Amino acid sequence: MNVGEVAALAGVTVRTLHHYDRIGLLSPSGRTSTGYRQYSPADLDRLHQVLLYRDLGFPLEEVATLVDDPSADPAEHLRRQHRLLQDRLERTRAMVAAVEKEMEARAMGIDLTPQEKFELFGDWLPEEYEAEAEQRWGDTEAWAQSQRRTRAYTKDDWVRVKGEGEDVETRFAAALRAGVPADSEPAMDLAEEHRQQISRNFYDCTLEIHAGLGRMYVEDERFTAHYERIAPGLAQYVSDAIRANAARRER
Amino acid sequence: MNVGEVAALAGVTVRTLHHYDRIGLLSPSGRTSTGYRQYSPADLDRLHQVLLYRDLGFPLEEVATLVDDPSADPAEHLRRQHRLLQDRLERTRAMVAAVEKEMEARAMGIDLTPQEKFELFGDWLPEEYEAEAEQRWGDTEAWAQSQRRTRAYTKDDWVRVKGEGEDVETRFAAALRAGVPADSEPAMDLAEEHRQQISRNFYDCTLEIHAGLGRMYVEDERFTAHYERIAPGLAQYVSDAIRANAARRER
DNA sequence: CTTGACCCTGACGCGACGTCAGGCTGTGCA
DNA sequence: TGCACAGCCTGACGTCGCGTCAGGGTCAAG
Repeated sequence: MNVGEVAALAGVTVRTLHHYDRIGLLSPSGRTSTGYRQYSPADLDRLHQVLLYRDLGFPLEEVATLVDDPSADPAEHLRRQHRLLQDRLERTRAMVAAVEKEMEARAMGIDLTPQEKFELFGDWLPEEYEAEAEQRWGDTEAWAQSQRRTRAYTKDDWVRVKGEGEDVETRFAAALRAGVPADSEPAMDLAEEHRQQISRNFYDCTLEIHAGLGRMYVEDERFTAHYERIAPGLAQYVSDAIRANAARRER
Repeated sequence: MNVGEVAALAGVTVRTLHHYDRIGLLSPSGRTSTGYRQYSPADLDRLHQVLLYRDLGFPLEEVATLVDDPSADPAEHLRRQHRLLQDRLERTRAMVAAVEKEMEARAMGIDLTPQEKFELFGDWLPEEYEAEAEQRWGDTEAWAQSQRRTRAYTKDDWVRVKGEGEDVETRFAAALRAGVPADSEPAMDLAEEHRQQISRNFYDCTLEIHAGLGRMYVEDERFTAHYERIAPGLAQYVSDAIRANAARRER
């Protein structure tokens, strides 16, 4: 098949296919002697995958890594797509629910403040995280559990959870400023408290998972930035305390 | 509130707010003496609307017309948002169903051709139409009915529907080429058949609605292009035949 | 052998921001 | 009272995913 036919079949423009060819996302498996692009059924399959992941909001570069993932057979792709679509379904349902709540509030004469509206809508769970969270957490049970639990959270729950988190963070910062070593008892205890908190509020945070989180705090600049804003050196400090705590508990 | 706070609350970047200010989509209602942007609660409400419509896939220019729509009070906005979200829910559900069908097919050892996969996924109902269809058809009963009915269509149904449509179109083209006047009996009969077909397959197409469609065929370049590709002058011809048919039947 | 639909490769344009750069403002604390 | 540092300002250029010409070759039907 040549470009025009493929474009019509897939519902994209010829230019899009040219683009995918140029950036190496989807190069037709053949060319005619006169330079016409020739797409094979396998190419069409790949295009199908590409368009699906694209529609799910992934930038093309990530789409490439997803469809090229050597550890993913067709069945794995289907499972992943299914999961992503389910997530999207959930988020859309949540948005519908938010709009309905607003309608209800209006019907009852209650006037929500803009803040409440934003909170209802959950900008703390923005759409962009769809792709991101998937990549970060993948298909882990922890993520699924967290999704299930937080789904039921009310606004007050979130306020409480956030408060608890900030509490531990400020106490970490105080310890750091006081010169308490990261591998000392009190620092390790704080780390343990941090772990328990996550387990209570999100998912069973094992020592192993917690250690992973600790590493992430220094490796992922967004998390690092979060801690550094509270106190310089805090990301590394928390990370070290978590590692020390994991080492102590593992024995 | 100044930009940073608003950005944090709404989950967007400061740059985004600057952008919205520059393009006039959301200009803060005030500035401090030193030029700092000051956002009022009303501004936040507007931002909330903007972000919602943006998330629904509207380009910012259209978002502006939507939020500025003088005929839309808050309740109307909520209803519209609710509708759009429901549509999105439906489409996502359809995609989930498609993936599940693929999984089933695989489980049963059936290998779908790429064509079948694309058809399952319905590129004939692409995501982009979400915003477009809304604007075109708005909240009309016809559109709602069409949505409800076509939702249950199988692949075979679509093939049949498409075939019927093409049948009438080619007969229109033949009449045009044969020099049959657009306001003659046979042409009007074709128009009437066209109307019945829509009524059967999509929604109760009244004479009035049909007349509106006829106008659209010559006014909207995309529809015009569709007919012109079949035969030059066909858009105008079909439009005229529809108008003649409506005039005849109205008496 | 022409005509019109289809294909090719640049190359520029655009929407919705991201990302500096260079400079002013506001505030906690020494 | 001064200063450090976070936060705000306005350009201005960069990026992503294509849309849209421009200029030119190709293919099939009549």
